[in-house]
Amino acid sequence: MALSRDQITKAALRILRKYGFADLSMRRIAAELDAQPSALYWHVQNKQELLVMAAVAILEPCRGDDVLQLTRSVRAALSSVRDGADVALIAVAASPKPLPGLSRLPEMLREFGLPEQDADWGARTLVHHILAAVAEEQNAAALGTSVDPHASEAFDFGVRAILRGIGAERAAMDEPTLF
Amino acid sequence: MALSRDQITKAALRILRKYGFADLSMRRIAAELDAQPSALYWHVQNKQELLVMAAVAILEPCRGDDVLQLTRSVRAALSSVRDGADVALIAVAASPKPLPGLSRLPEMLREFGLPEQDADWGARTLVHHILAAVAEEQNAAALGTSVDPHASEAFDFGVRAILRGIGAERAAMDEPTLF
DNA sequence: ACCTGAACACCGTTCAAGT
DNA sequence: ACCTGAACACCGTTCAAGT
Repeated sequence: MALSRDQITKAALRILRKYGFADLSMRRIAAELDAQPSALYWHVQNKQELLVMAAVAILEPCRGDDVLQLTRSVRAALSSVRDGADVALIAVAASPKPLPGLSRLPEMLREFGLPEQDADWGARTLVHHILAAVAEEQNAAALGTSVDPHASEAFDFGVRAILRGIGAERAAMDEPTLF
Repeated sequence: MALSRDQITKAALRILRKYGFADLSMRRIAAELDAQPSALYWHVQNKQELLVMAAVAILEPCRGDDVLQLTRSVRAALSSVRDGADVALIAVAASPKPLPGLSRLPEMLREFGLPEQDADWGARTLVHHILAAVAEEQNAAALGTSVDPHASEAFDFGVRAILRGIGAERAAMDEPTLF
């Protein structure tokens, strides 16, 4: 089968799911597709771009009618792929344009009535929380460390705390749309 | 000069400061110390352990009489070393025991009167914010992306929001010790 | 247009052997 | 006790050459 950006992305996700981030090399992806490593470079500029493509694919299906739902959806999407948070962490750092799912957060906060800067900074704080929380969970799982049985509650606790804290105290209480 | 864990840590920090995380290899550190790469493995189990040692050295001097001061101190310490946040991110994931500086956060929140679980989760949210915020700044700097001129305010905004949000609304207002 | 083959300049880690 | 030398099994990326 002919190579394509889509094929390459899917092969990367297969390797990620089965073997994790440490095994996600250009050479491994090429082998998965029965091609030479150098062949990938016709379709993709470098490994960073490939990681962004993988992150976009992971975050694509994220939905949510309110902030808490959306953050949970992002958490679930990242958790569904081994080392998904590590990939997303690199992608947000490398990508000039915002990633799907995450990009909706500042919009939601603005629609909710927050001043623009509060909405932007608040969204960034939320993204930091999501990525770091999932990264911590996944790394603990990878190391065989005991997984926190209350991880979901701890996650929601953080999201709610940030929402309350960004000047949405009233909001968090009175406005059901936010939760 | 004879090798030691301390010499190795310092050599690692020198490379980090001058050339960044991408150049921080065992072979590079060995070269910096005029030794063979294999020599390092008598003093250190593997690269992960070395990264934890580097993170500990970076975070060692962190101080602060209240939460905001401490978080600022951690931010400054991480910012002072190129890619410091990336190293810390890996170290917190890899290290079984808490890192200096960061470990004081849950204590402070408890002393302040928060229930134990709120203090722990709140501290974790704060740590996530700090590490991800600095990582984002440093990666933007490395990519030549325009550095946010309000990075410090955005950082404080996040810390304050989290503090308010973890049930310390009254605290954040009434209790000067927290800020 | 799309891919192979070969090369360049690297990695982390192990382990026998030296001193 | 502490380190060298050599090896193993890898990396990302480039680029002439093939089809």
